[in-house]
Amino acid sequence: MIEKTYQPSEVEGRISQAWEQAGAFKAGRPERAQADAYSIVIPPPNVTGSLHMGHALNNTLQDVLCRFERMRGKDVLWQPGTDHAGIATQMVVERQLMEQQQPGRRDMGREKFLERVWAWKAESGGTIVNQLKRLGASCDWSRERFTMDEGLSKAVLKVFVELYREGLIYKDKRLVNWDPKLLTAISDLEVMPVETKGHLWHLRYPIEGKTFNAEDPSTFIVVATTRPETMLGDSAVAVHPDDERYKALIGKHVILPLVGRRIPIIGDEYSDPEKGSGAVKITPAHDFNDFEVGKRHGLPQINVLTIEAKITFAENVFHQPDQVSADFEETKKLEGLDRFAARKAIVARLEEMGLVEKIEPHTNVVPHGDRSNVVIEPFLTDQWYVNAAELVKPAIAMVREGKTSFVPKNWEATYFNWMENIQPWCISRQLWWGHQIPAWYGPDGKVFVALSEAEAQTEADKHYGQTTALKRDEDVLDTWFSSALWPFSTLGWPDKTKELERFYPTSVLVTGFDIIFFWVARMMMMGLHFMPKERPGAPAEQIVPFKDIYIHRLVRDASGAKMSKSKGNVVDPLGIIDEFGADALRFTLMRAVAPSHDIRLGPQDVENNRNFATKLWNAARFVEFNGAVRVEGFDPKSAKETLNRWIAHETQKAAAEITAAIETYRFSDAAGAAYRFVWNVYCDWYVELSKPVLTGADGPAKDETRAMAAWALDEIIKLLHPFMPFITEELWAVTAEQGPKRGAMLALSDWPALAGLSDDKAEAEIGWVIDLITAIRSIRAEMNLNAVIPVVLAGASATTQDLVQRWADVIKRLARVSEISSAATAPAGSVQLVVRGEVAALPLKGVVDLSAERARLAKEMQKAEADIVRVDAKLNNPNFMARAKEEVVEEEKEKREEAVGRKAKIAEALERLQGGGVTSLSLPRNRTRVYPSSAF
RNA sequence: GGGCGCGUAGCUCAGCGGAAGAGCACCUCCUUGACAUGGAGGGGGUCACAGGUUCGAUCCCUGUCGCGCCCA
Repeated sequence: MIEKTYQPSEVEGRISQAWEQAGAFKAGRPERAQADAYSIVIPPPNVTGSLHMGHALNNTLQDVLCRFERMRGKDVLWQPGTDHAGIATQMVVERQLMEQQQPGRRDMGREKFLERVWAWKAESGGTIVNQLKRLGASCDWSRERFTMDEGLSKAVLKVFVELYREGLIYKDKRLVNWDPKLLTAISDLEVMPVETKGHLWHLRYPIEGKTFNAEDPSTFIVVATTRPETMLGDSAVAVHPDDERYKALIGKHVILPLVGRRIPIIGDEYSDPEKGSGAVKITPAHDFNDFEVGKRHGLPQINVLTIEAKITFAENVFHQPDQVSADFEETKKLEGLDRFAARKAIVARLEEMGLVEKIEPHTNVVPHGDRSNVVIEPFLTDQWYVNAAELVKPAIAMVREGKTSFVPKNWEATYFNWMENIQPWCISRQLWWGHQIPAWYGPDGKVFVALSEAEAQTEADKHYGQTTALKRDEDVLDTWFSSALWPFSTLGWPDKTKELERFYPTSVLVTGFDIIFFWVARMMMMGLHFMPKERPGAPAEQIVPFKDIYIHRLVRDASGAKMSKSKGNVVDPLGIIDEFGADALRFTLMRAVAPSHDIRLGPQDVENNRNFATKLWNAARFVEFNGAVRVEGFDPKSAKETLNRWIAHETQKAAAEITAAIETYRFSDAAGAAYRFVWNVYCDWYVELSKPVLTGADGPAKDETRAMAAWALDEIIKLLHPFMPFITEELWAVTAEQGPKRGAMLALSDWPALAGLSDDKAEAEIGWVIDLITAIRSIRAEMNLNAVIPVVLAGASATTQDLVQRWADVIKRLARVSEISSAATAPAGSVQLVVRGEVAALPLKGVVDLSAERARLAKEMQKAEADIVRVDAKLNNPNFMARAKEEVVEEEKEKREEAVGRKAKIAEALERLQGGGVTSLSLPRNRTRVYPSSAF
């Protein structure tokens, strides 16, 4: 018995449990051992995360694919798991410590702190997983992994060590993006450029050997800078070698103000004569460009900042006593001052000394940390790097060769653009939470990289010739390092598991465009490097980690704004699920997803789709009320009733459309087709047209209609399941109470594979009935006719007369018609309808307002004439006749014929209207074919 | 500066070479025996602008103007 109303909140939890108990989502089901494998790895959400709309979209897409392929009989693995999210998680726990007024991370010590993080993970790390389950995600939850669990850590170790041994991982001292708040290096990708209003300071650097005189430009050179505080670390001034203004100064020196250091004026093309003063200060330790200039000219790198971005002179070793200016004692007082305070102080002093020529307002792009949101400092440190430029080569080639395809394709341009300009990937982080780098140092700094401490020790002992104490590298790896291994590490690599054998490479990756670089690109690199297919007697074949990459875009709020906590416009998917149900949310997202647009999501949209779920529910109730129970072995091909043959025909068409759309990742087309089929075909017409039979006398027709109604509903439930898994699974269960037993849960049942149900005759007949009803309804509404009216078929063929009698019941009820009769010609004073070539007349003499009808006919007449003129223009054009395709010319001729016929009918109707109250109306073109399938 | 994308009905978006589409919103009517979370009908668009290619352009090309995003 189907409940009166569908309550998602009551049903969804129960269905989830049922799936879990049945192990419905388990990969490697024995009965599917021979089936094709289908696999997707989930983009692992951060353990700290909670479900947001982006997750909801991303995971619904994957779930649709997995449920679809599972129903198609494949052995599906949707591999779930979470990411340890180094910085994010460490921040969460540190904040918690602070809130609870407990000792901070450093006071606690590394080991205890990590214990604390694990405890936090045990307690709170499952949140996001439970939320994904509420969404309906059909992951194989028994295989859930975590980027820091034992197996994945083993994979990380192996990859690090092997890449190191191949020379693809190395340690280097160079500038990194340093986060002075989190006190760690970060990768280029974690740096967000923020346009900031600032200033451009023009500073005068006195030229050596001249007495500085603010009035005499020959005694100084002006450099322009946005970061005056870094001048303490300047080691040169650069001018363009061809710049006539400065050419003569190249090779001379300036005395760095406040410090007294003697630094050279060099010629380098980096200096842009158009910008600022044309001369720039060079600070190799604090600017990426200056670093390169410094390397070209062999300049010292003088770091003047601490890790917290405070002024230090500790490394300022270039103060020979004879170079120290009298000012330096004063300058030294800046030690320990924050960079921005130091900037003010330095500018103030320079101004006092007359060394500031001018200050211009200037907008520039300042790098900020995406986590800490503080200004990132280019900072000279030792870090570990991956030689990405090398690893990227096959990753580019595979996409070029089409081994992996982006959907939509245009993302390939973005991918290539980045991959071809890739920089070394800085993978070390000065954090505690993460995979500690497997590198140990001897007393002399010699590094030993190994899979274990013992192995490193052995190597070291051999190297030193005696047992030597080693110290492990304190740093951990970038979180994305382990994520890059996700497609194979989750399947058990480096062990040779049967899962790897069966489910790798994966079928498709579904992800947002924002992590193409962070994640997709790196999985390509690592996957190609570590997962080649061995071929005995031949070079190993390169295997891509996924065949397709489906890229989706953002979910925005109803007004198109990006959802963000600070704006307060975040729509919580769980709140939506509570209110409308997971199915409504999922269906809304699937109907709206478009490759080239972000999704705008408003509550109204979700409500509409909740209404769709209700509609489906009520259709099922109707079927049940009418005793339409599934019949064992029912074959829709055997149906005799035209109506039943018609719905079978339509069901096959809808199934084909939905299947083709999902196969090609056109999710909104698939959802839209399902929506229209259920609502506009099954509910609006099949249910309505079947009522006379279902409520009529018992007999074979009624039996067949019951069986067909139940069969078609069953197909609908299957077709909708990938999109709306809960309500469909519930209906599957409820409808199983009667009729033959179900073999399996819906999630494991067969996807409709319909054939041989196409029936043009049935389509023509039912289509005609539908068009007739629609046409009559249209007239009624337009003429404001509430009364029940009669219909007369004018000059109809015997077949049509026969047909209309067969459908008389339905026509009477749905079009509110009193009786249907036939006559040779339309009775006087009737409105004429042309329905698929047949004329139906409504005798309405004295009932309708004829002036309104006259106006309408005049308008129709204009339209018909315009159509004829337009077609004639084509047909009279010799070029068109000569060059257009034959079938196009044919079509135009048919159009002309149709329009001419229509015009004649309208003229006739108008004439009769003038003559004495006889109204004749030709149905406007766009209404003559209200139903064929294209309308649905 | 380089790249990608978008300007189609009031709103959100399909269509991408042969007569302008959907959903929502809006207006009118309907307590018809699954559903008012419903049913029926209707109005509404020089497809951003300007050139070009074509027998024919919302659709292809070029440019202009707006609006996003990514990279430097």
